[in-house]
Amino acid sequence: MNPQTETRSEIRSGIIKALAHPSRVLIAEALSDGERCVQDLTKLVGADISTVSKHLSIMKKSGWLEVEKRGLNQFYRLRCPCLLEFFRCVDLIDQVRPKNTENEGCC
Amino acid sequence: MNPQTETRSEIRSGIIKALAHPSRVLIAEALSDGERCVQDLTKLVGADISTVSKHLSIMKKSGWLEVEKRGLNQFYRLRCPCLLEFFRCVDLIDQVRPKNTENEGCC
DNA sequence: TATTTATTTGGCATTTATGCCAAATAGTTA
DNA sequence: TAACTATTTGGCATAAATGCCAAATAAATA
Repeated sequence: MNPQTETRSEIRSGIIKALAHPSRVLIAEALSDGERCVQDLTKLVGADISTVSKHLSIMKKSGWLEVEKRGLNQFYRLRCPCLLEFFRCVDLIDQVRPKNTENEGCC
Repeated sequence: MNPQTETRSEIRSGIIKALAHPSRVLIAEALSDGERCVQDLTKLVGADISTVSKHLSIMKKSGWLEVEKRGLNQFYRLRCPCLLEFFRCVDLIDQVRPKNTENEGCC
């Protein structure tokens, strides 16, 4: 779709979708501790390096990450510290979500 | 996968994925203003009511929503007000993300 | 009880996402 | 310049998500 006609919900869901994968969450968590190069993230994730590279590309394009090249390495880092409050909300939802039995109560 | 062996990143990404769709973001935005029944949300989203019902089911299962039946209607509402800080982070990412030209700077 | 209204579920076709391999690219070092 | 290291890209097979229609459920009302 033409990016100029993107609605707000499309923009928001696109950014959210860029973190909607276990490996990408793992990467984001690691980077909240500081920048990492692709091979380090590859060890962490445990997938093919080309797969990890594509995950990083998705996260960069969406705005979550930026990258800096130094020598042979590409160092990825978070663009914004707001990830912490983002995960804080996610973890609150985890606490109230229905597990085995129906769960009531709110955060 | 066995839910008991889910890792933290799998749990988090599952919750995030439940908002990783334009219609589901639209629904969440509407519900931050108060509860709504399925037909009202269907008008808002502009899809088949069965499609909207399935979106709501995904959001409920993940923990974002709860539902209460009154008469013929099912009223859905947000389980947690943290959605606001969640979107706040998403919108910050939107501001720093690369658009046409490479975008630098952070929030 | 039959009908109407609101919602959910099953099924299926289509689209999108994922992950690996192989090959290409880019910078470093011998 | 050749060989090496790190990363990205293209291609493709497989898995997951999406959306509609039709049918099933459930509660209210005639």
